[in-house]
Amino acid sequence: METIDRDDAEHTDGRFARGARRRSEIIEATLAVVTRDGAAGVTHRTVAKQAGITTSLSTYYFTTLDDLLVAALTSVADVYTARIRQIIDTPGDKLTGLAELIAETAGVGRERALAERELATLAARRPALRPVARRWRENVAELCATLTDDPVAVAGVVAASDGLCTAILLDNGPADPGYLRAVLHRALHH
Amino acid sequence: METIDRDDAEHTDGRFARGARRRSEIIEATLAVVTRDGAAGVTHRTVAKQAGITTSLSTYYFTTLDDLLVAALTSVADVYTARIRQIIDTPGDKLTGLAELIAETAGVGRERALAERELATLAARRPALRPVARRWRENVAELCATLTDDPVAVAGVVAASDGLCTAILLDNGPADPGYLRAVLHRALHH
DNA sequence: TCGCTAGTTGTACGATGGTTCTAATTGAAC
DNA sequence: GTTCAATTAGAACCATCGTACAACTAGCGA
Repeated sequence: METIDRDDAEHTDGRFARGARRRSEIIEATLAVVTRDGAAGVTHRTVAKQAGITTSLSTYYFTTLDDLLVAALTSVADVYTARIRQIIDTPGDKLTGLAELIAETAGVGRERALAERELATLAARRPALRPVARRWRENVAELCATLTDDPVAVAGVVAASDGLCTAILLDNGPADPGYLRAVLHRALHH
Repeated sequence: METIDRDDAEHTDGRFARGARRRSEIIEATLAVVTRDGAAGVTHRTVAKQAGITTSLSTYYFTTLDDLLVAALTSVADVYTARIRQIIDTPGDKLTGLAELIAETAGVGRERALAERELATLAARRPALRPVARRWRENVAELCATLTDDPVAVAGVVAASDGLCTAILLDNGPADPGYLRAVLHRALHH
């Protein structure tokens, strides 16, 4: 997505730009592998095959497997961050927006959410990754802060959002945004 | 913990009893490995080394790695089930009991909770494991059902319990049972 | 005592994976 | 055009892993 630290948007194509594109292609392929086979299925070889490149090219861009997983987790967290920020910045019922975002977990967003969760579990063992994994919660908290002043209420909604996602992933059924909103609303207002 | 389906508590020692003991020793070793290196670190060899036995003995009791992981997840879920059931059956403030159980996640129970979470993530990709992974939520729901009739409130507390555990694991700091109880209490009562 | 089976060991085969290395190719700068 | 670093390909090394297998030990029932 972004250019590497090499130069500043001087070349839109060419060596450096292609390198940056490759990099994001590899991250995308990594997420596809995580989606299909889980984090355990991520190897330089499987990622390379998924991306249609050679194995050594994967190691060229991400020296160690860990580098690759960290980059993938960061990337997926960025997507969620953007979604939440969009809800915050959009006028209207923010709670409904949050409920719909959570409901997405059951549909199109299921695989992404699964990948995100799988990678977040990895984060528990890597202190360097914790801030990234925490971002989702902090963003939800920020959203809640626009709706109430009660810190306990904020904590409750953040925890409930997380738990609802888990429930949806485990139940594997369709999620009713209206119901989700009701639970969140109840957690928010006394 | 239990005897295998062979015979019924006829021998407290000897071949069969020792076999059952070995089995639970191996499961214990598996959880220790998950705690130390994560679920990805679980191999027949690492588990065997942790248990102080030979590799082939691990495969003797658990033919495939999957069998081993399933057994380990089931075992850890059993512990939590027992804890919750104890809270339900104990007279007194059940919400405080639940809050204290959650707070444990930050202390002595941290590694166990981490292992449980790691294994639960695995469950998302193995339908056969989902019922086991769901038990925790069902038990919390059962506990809540003794406190309220509102299904939305129950869903809120269950989700909040789960989310609070996640938060504690991520924040890696001490958890205040009183604060946890306040969040749960707020989720429960309107 | 003796056969049987659970428990146990050591070893090995085939496969996979992380990582490294070398050589080729290509685009950018001059 | 020449030079140089970024990029790509191909192969290989070495470790580990899942699993299988044959042999050996010892408790259990008769």
